[in-house]
Amino acid sequence: MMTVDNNIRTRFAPSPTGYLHIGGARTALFNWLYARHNNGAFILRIEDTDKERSTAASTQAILDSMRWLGLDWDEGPFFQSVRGEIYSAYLEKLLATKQAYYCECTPAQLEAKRQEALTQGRKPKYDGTCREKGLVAGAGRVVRFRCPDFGETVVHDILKGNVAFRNEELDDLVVFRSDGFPTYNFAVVVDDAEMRITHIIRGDDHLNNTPRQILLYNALGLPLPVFCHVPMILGADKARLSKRHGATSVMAYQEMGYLPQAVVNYLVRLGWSHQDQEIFSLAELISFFGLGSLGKSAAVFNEEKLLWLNQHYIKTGTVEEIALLLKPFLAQVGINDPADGFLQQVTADLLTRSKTLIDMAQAGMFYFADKVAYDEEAANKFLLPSVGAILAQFAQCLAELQDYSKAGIEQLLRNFAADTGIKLKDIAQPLRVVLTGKTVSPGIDEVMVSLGREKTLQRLRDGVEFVGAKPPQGS
RNA sequence: GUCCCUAUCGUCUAGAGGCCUAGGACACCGGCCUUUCACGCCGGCAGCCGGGGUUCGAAUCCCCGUAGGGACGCCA
Repeated sequence: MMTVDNNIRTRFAPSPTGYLHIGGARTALFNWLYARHNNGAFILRIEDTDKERSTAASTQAILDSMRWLGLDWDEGPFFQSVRGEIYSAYLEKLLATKQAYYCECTPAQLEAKRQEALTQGRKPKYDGTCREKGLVAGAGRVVRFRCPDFGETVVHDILKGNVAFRNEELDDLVVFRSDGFPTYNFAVVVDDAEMRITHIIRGDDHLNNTPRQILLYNALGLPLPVFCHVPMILGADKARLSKRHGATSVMAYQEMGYLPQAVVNYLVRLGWSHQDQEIFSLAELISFFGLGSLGKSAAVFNEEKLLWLNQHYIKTGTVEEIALLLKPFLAQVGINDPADGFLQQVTADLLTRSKTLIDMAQAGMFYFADKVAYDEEAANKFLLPSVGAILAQFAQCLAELQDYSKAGIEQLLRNFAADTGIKLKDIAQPLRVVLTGKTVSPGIDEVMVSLGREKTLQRLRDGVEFVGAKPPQGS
């Protein structure tokens, strides 16, 4: 199918040196949404020119994370590591026009100069040692771009406005390393041009790189894309988000029992808004998203709000969908291959009481137990010798109940309370402990329905036995 | 140190000069509902960084401070 579009092309270009983190995911999301909104194309490019740090495992993790979030790409993934000829061709242009030159300074020399500059309070930048040496290619030599000494380069950023940099602030950056691989600033320019990227949406930590890239575009005679530098995501201490702020990888959130919709919804609202709306379906996001409603200031990552959204998507999800997602989390607590019908009953009971799928699995364990393990405090408080007779009597009524349904059980509970003169709440808690082992659970009527009459009666018998076997206390 | 960006409740944000007595959401605190816990509903707390301008009028525009962030690699 041919897409009729205005040729908007965006890209996400992570380096495979680690997992996809929250910040990268948001950048990917913004690019994806912008492409989808405009019926354009979203391209995935893996920037693996650093062969020291790039790993296949990281690439895999990034692709998995993208898929989990639902961010599908139209082209790629392209790998820069296999595009060497392309970069070399562009490099030749630079060399041929003397806009680049070979440099034989060693990393150690450069580092020493950098330190010296820093201690003297100067801006550390390449001093141009090899600029006029007229060196040719050779072992250990890099290629540097000849940056103009005067004038200024203005970045026309759709979000930040026009940002001017004096060219003297820039220096002769390395475009090709001694290992024959291009550096980021060079490869990114070549690829964005080659891939006809129209809009570059990326973190504003790249804003300072942009004038250099613009100089490269110009030197190569390539058309400029539209730039949009979005603010970063910070940790609670307002420092750049990192591992020490807790989980930062997308997959960690999957493992912690978050739903991808929740993560997407949370991330999109970090730096973007649509009036007062908080909850967005994917279709709404695609339809509403625009660069004009992006914010300019950095956002602090707040897991509380993510948790709220996760809870929202759990409780508004369909039982079938959530049950399916819950399965692997149940397996983690030792519950394998639950019967579909039963699993769905359990899921339905827990839907409004779970913030994460892990919460849900833990809260739901008791349903699957052969014998309920009583929480010690709960048992001490509610499974007193005096409740044995009541439980036995209630079991009898339950066994004879005609309408074994939530409504029927609720009615029975009320009648039972009225008949015995015991307050409903005084019956409910012991019952709850006997059925679930805990003082906190879904409604006991719901639990009884989900468990079914047989299991429920078994648990009541176990409870009566437990209470009876208890040594008399305090006499 | 130099350059760049940013600045509304604790947090995410609405706000494009009068509609602002600054709105929503999370969190928090009350209350209602109730067989526990949730859900739901109702209510509350809390903010325009500071100082100068411009203007009849500024959260909104300008300048200066201040604070936070980012960049300064043969990382991306």
